Amino acid sequence: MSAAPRRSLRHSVAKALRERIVAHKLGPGDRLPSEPELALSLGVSRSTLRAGIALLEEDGLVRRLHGSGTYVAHRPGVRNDLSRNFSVSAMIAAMGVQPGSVDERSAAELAPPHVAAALGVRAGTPVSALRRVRTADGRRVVDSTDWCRTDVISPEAICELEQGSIYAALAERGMPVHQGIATMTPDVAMGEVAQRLGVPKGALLLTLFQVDSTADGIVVLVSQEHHLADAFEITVYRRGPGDDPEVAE
Amino acid sequence: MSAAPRRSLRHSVAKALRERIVAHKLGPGDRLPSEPELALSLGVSRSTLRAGIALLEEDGLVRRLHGSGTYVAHRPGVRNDLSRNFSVSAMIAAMGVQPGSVDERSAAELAPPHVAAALGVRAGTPVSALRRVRTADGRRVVDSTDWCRTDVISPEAICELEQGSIYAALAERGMPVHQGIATMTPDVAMGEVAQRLGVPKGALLLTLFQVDSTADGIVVLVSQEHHLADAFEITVYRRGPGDDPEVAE
DNA sequence: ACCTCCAAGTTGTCTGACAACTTCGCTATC
DNA sequence: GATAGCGAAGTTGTCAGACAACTTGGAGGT
Repeated sequence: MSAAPRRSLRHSVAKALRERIVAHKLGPGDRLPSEPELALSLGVSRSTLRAGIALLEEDGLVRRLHGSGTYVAHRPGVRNDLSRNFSVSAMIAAMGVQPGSVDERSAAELAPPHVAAALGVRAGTPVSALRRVRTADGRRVVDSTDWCRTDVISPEAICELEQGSIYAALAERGMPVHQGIATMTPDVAMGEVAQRLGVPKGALLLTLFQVDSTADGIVVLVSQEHHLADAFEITVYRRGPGDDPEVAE
Repeated sequence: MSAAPRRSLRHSVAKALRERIVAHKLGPGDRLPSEPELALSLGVSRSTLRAGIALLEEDGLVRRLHGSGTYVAHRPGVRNDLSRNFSVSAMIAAMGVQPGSVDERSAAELAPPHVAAALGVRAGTPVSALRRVRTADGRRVVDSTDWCRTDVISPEAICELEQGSIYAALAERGMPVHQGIATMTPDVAMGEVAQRLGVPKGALLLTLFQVDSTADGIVVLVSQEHHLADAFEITVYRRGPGDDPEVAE
């Protein structure tokens, strides 16, 4: 518990518990020490500890049984959870291969209608755009384009982070991405996309259109990613039903 | 708060708060009453109320600011969140159209290899299968197949719920689905699938392969769904990065 | 007009206690 | 000897009150 409680104590507690579960090699079904014990051991009150455990429970990592104990949940090994992994690099890295990017092109361009609508600017407004082909161990797997308002990241700035993370750049500017909505549609490679990915026209793609916003609801990033169908699996961890009586139905 | 607290008090609190936010027409950015007020109003202690609010916060519905208040979060209208909506019917209903199903076929059939592996049985073992075409306002949009171990739901039983929900049937048998892993791949309609959906061969599909399990990690249901590409959007609500310091990176 | 400081209000955490529930061993009974 | 019932110990769930940490807005001085 030496780490600075950047966010809040209960988040530090949750993090510490995660590490402890790994360190103690606690597997699915194993019981955690009792709450008073854990609280004493972590140096926090029982209420704070419970708040921390609540985070893990909501995450699906542990299960609490009234009168019995808190147990590590049986969770399937999700390598690539779309609702957690945000960046393409992270998804590629999660598969154990080397992420990279080639054919970067950055510029100030006029926003297409659907991008302008998402960003909250008028169609045709200049925006900063970064297009690049992401690679996994050198193989071209994703053609991605990111759009951003020029007053958030200037076209010049977006040039310099061609290899870097846009999310990191946004966080540095005090506008960290808090949430995003991804829409998935099946697609086939046409013209330029096929050429950039180095696949024949008509190759199957999974296209992700994503709108990212800050905690204040300000849309700061819009991106479109064309994923090669056989490049890697995209999975989603779904909770419930039955978990929440109100949506069980 | 007259509803029976089936699960636990804090879940009832969370539910009551959700309804209250809707009833009072609280929009993004609006501040909720203070915790002591809410606790008094709901007839629970402040600690329980806080546990309930924690659920909503984890859900992304509200934001708590230390020293300031609790505010309704700026959340984009997610009509179809894949990580929340489980059943196809719920997804269709969420779009405001009438869900239905036709061409039901149920039988005991030999499990295909990948299904057998997921269910934890030997390849070729008989399993209960239910195949049906889901409709939205009468239009065929999804061709789904569900597989289940015969000792969980017998082939005879699966016949009788052709129009019903398999999730409800599992819950009735004391094996509620707690979580699932969905894998998405782009696809094209071939042979039988195209015929059942009433589309030409080669039509674009989004195929979901899903493995559902109980809280104990027992796999109870495997399903494959072929979604018509233009039928409805499949979206995922993604949280973070930056939300959780440990995975921010 | 601007800055400083303070007081009120809000969320975060702590402490202690009791209620509700599960588990397991003991005991009485058949 | 086997079994059903009981009860004590342990665990999580909830309650109550208090104080700490923080934000906000206004009063007061410059």
